[in-house]
Amino acid sequence: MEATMATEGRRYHHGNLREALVEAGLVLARAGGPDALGLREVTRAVGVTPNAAYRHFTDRAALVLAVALRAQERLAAAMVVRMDEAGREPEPARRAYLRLRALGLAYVGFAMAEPGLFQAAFVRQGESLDGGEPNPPSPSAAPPYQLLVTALDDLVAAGGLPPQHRADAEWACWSAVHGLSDLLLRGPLHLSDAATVEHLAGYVVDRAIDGVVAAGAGGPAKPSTPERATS
Amino acid sequence: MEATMATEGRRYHHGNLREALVEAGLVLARAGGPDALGLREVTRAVGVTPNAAYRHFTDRAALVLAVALRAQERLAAAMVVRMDEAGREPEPARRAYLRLRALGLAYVGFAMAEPGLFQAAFVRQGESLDGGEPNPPSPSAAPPYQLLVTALDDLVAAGGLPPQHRADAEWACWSAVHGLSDLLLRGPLHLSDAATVEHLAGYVVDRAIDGVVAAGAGGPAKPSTPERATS
DNA sequence: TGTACATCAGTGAACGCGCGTTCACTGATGTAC
DNA sequence: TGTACATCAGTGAACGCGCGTTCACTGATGTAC
Repeated sequence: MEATMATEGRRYHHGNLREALVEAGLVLARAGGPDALGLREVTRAVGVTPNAAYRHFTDRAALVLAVALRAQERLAAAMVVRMDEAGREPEPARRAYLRLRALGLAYVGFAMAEPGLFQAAFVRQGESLDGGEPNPPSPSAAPPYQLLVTALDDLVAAGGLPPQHRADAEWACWSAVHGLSDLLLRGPLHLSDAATVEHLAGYVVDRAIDGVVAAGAGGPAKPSTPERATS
Repeated sequence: MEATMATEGRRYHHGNLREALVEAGLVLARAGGPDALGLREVTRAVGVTPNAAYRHFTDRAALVLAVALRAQERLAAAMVVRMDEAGREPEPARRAYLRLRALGLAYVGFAMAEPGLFQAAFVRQGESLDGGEPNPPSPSAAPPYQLLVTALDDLVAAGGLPPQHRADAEWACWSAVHGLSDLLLRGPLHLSDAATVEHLAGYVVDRAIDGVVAAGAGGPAKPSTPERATS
């Protein structure tokens, strides 16, 4: 092949249509969230026939999933940038703490700065209440999750989190920042101004970290018998 | 009027079509989430012409909103039941603590037991990325929110939460349980078995309460300059 | 008590739309000999 | 180096569908006199 996907583009053979569709999907998702990822709309954006997409994706859901994975990578990239900015501290425990904190703030910050991508990244791994095919990627292989796990492990290694408090800490942390993001985007906080968002993000992240670090320390003694979690 | 909406039903005049539409909407949302709330589908369920709905709702969005509010009431009712179950403890601080804990567990429990209603309750107050009309009800008048605020106030009054830690505590708590619910329903935890769900719900709720009660106590000292929350 | 009439709450048919997907096809690519 | 041919990656037209909404209407209600 000679310069198939080269400078001018737009031949009969596109060169790398799959990549172009995912890229166009990101642009559309950025503006309109996952619902904007119509198969016709994405192919239209690339300037190609709707069914050309079927050479590269089995159906619309596969396209949406590919865009979701790419959006997750963008989220992870934003998290890495913020963590590195925050990691100048020499003292290891404090450094690990600041990196974890930056990770949380980056999560919420990404949700606010890129609501469409954030929501597209979160289209459920295997649809929802309707059909329910298996589910494509391994449950927790997502890059953002890996960063969180590593940040918590680092905090333990640096002495900032007791090892016996490490188990499941990622779910407490992820729940807090994810929940706040959703409350800010689709929930009762969706009218908040920038200052409030900033304040709440810092507050919620700090409380989440406090919660796992000081596990069991605060408040009255726990009940001896566990409560039920489902009705 | 004589027995307009009485036993036999199905006359020309329905009697209370608005109520019937909302009720049918709840049934549909329960099975299929907010996307199942098509205007045609809801009217079909009631056995009425699609545009009959326009006598009671300005458009589909208004119907969906009405169903959302009703779903919120159901969530609140489930929370009240659980709180009262948990409130047998005589000692006030511990009692208030157990009630708050039960509230959180009830939130997650409702999300798991009624995923369709839970998601319908959460259709954003004013749509999302597209148009964006004002937003109908006051931001935080939702019954579940009021219960949470009251539970935290009670915990302060009972001496279980220092007053200086009260501010914004509802957002830390709500973020935690809401985030966990979303991770369980649409996120990486959506394959979890019942035992895991139960364990995580208890763990996350406890860490959230610990976080607000022991605010600032755990981990390295906070940075003196606040971090930015948006990119 | 009985009738006229305004008001209300539904019907029935149609509008325009965009969607995901399938079919039979053709233009371009690149490899074998 | 040149040609035949299998394979690949697109086209173009059409499918059936269900949606939200609008129009002009009619059947039922209940009130005024």
